[in-house]
Amino acid sequence: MAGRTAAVQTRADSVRNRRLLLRAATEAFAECGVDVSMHTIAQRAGVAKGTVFRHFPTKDDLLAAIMTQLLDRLSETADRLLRADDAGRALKDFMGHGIGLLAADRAFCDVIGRPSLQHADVREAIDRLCDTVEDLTARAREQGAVRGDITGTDIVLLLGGIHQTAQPLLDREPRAWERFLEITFDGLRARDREALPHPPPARLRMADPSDVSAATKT
Amino acid sequence: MAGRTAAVQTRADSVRNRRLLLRAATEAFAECGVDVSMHTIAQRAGVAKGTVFRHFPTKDDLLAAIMTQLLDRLSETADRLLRADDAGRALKDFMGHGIGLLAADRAFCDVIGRPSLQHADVREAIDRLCDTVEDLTARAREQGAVRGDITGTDIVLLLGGIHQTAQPLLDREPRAWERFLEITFDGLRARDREALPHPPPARLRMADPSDVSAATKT
DNA sequence: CGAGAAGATGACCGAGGGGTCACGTTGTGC
DNA sequence: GCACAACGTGACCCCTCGGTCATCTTCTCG
Repeated sequence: MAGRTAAVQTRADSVRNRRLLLRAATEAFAECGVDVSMHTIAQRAGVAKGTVFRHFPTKDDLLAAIMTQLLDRLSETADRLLRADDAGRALKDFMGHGIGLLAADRAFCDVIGRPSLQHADVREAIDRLCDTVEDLTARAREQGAVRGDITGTDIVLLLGGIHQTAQPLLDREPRAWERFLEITFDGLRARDREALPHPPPARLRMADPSDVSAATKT
Repeated sequence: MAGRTAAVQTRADSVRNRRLLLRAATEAFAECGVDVSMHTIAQRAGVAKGTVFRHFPTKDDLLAAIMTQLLDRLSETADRLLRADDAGRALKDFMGHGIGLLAADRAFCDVIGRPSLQHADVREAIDRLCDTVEDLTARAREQGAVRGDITGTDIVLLLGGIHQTAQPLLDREPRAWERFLEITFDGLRARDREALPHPPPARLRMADPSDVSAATKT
């Protein structure tokens, strides 16, 4: 990427346009969801449609670039919260943060809602997120903040669920999700109750098995 | 509608086609969600596209006809459960039933997910549902099965949320929602905890105020 | 400043969507 | 069985979308 002797160095206007494009797409996806058109994104970035496709071969690639970034930032938050003393509090804070992101980004909702047919990059980002959240949950479990049979996958899934619960109220009560997080987190607390009906899946393995090269990073 | 002396009585093949159409549309919407095309629905019913539009002027009308029916059947279930002795059990059963319907019908998920821009008939059906669920919840509250600040609107909203939570697992674990219903219902139980962060809206008043003639039925 | 390559552009394409309508078909009452 | 109105039909219209590409513009390096 750096200045190799001579020859191919990415042009200045190209990187500028790429930045404009990413910003515009981030906003457009957040406001309108995944169904926003490439034309609209191009307009908002102030470039022509062809330019969008020069930087991102398909719409899916563009969406994946933005969603991956969003998911990774959420992973970082989870990572930071691993160092908190009160693991229960940390877990709840993480959930609040995640739900807040969902409430602010329609495309994010769309993406986590539909598990199948997803860009490999996004699946990997979700995997990374699950890894960290698993640790976060394990700590809360060990501290007795949540019941023993709650896993990180439960938590990640609940993010989308709690947001969905509050979504119809989002216009008039932007913070209504706090109510449902409170309710749900209360249900997660450790108590001497019988085991939950269904065990959670070991991992949130999304989509097809044709993707053999999944564990390159981790 | 009945045989008026002479003149206009609906033709036999017309009512037959209408029935075929409704059945096909119900299945198609359930399998594919609201984005299934009118062409596909026509094919599945074994009629031409024009016939669909003869019976239902717009796609929205067709969708509303089916969703209304589904919502009203759910209302009936709630109504029946009003007569159960254990109101807490009844409320939980109702939730299980509702979530099961969501799990089996993608269009249903799509419709309850997006509150705005919805057919007036659907909004009214949701209103009717909310009414009954409010009663169901009130009984559970009075019997001490759920905390005092839980409303019927909470319950209706949670239906979509719990289903959404389990949706990514739906392919491999069709009954995974039972796990999350258990967790959530546990959070609803009466306990001496502080009040919930956000009060629920008095009603699930969906969409615009331009719809003045909302309370014609009820 | 000039040459050349990398980038930007927008007209264009094919697919697929909802909705329409002139015409052919069929059920119904007399 | 006749006539007519209601119904069924599918080609057609217009629109939007993701994606392409020949052409023009602009940055960069010498």
